[in-house]
Amino acid sequence: MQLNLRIQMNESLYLRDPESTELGQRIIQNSIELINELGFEGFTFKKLGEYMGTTEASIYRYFENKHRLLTYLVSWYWSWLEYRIIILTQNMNDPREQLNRVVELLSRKIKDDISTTYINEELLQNIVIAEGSKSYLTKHVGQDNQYQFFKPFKELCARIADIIQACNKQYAYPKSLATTLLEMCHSHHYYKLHLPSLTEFAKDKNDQELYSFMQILVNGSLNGANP
Amino acid sequence: MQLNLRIQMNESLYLRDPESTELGQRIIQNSIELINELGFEGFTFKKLGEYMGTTEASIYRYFENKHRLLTYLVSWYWSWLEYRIIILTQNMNDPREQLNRVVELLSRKIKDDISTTYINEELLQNIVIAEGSKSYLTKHVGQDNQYQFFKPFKELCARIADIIQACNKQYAYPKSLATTLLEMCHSHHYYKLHLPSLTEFAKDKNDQELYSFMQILVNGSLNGANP
DNA sequence: TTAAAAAAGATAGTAATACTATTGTAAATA
DNA sequence: TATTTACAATAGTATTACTATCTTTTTTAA
Repeated sequence: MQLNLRIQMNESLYLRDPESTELGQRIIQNSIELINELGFEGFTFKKLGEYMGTTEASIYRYFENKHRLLTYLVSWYWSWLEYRIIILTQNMNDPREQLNRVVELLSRKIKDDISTTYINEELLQNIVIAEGSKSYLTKHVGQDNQYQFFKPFKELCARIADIIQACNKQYAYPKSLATTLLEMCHSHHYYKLHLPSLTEFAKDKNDQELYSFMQILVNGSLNGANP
Repeated sequence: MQLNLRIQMNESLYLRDPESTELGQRIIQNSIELINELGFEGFTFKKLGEYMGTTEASIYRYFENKHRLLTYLVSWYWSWLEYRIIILTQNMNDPREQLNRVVELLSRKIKDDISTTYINEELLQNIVIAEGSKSYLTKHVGQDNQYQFFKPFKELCARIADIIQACNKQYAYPKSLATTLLEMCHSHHYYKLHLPSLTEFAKDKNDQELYSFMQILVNGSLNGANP
């Protein structure tokens, strides 16, 4: 069975919908590979054209520039994560259990690659870890925010914040805690790989320790607020 | 009285020591202003030359490229923060009180500008908040790490981790918690300004709420681990 | 089935970026 | 006084980040 999840993307992110054509889909697939190889700074549309056997000009018909493409990829990832959280928590009633499963999902690195044909979620997660923050750390963040480019991330945060709030009605900072959880899971994956002395997780193969750290962080906040 | 704090910098960060000449000091001062204005992507040595009335070539005699300059600035900031933490905690014996003061220092935005003539710490903090992660989110992070460019950040983390560990000998993740504290304080300052729906701190003028959030996060972790 | 439209390929061109190199000159130092 | 050092001035190059145009191929609609 070939499930094909289709995520509704913000139309301002692209000039031509990459999902609508074969070339568009190949741009997505190959850009994920090439950004992983070269890093976002080293990545150019010219190189991508050569890499996938098309021209720079053809890629520019789909995306205004490489930053928009990055924002597209990152934004797709957050939507996909929210979708995974929805199916993960749908048959659970206890918000504590929901939160626990969400923390686990976020702590462990993505390994599988199911729902989509041309997107490798594992590689895409690496991009979000190493390059994701560059999508909003710009001088045009206000403009991009007006275009609603960060809506998927905000919705994901809001969903997690709702679960947090359901666990403890008194807790005052559910959104901040959700953001912290999301961001720090990714950060620690990066440190683990590249700056291992910043964390305790250097040899943490299946991310059990990171999971435990995050659990304590989240539950400690929820309990500590209202002991 | 004009105190002049001199921070020992890693010599591989520059080609010629910017602290040793007037032009060098002006490069530091003006680059802090211009990166704030243009953002790191929009910033170039050519523009900096025009901005401060010198030539591109002269700036290249001090720094190999703009990324090295950014790393220099960020690295200076972490050293300066560690220095502030040292003087802040030197006459305190209770690690809980030390940690509390560190959390407060990190939660509140820098307002003053004392110890140095040509470095505006408030502006520099803005750069660290908005551009700091770009100093290590690159493909050459391994190389840069070998050059010890991230040593000031690691030392600061280690110092905070030591205080955390002193608060709770049983707690298993002092380094990860220190990293989290440092990173999230900066992140939340950015969200507050640019993506306010991601936090509860939009109208948090003197960062009292952020401070409270961080206190609960840290103390919750320390208590939750060993209730 | 054919006409037209849309998509993609091919090629060229431009301004800006990220440098390197060379030469001349003023100031500091030996 | 000679010489190093520091900086300014200028020029030049490869690459980046695009835009434009024209042709060919593919899709779709009458």
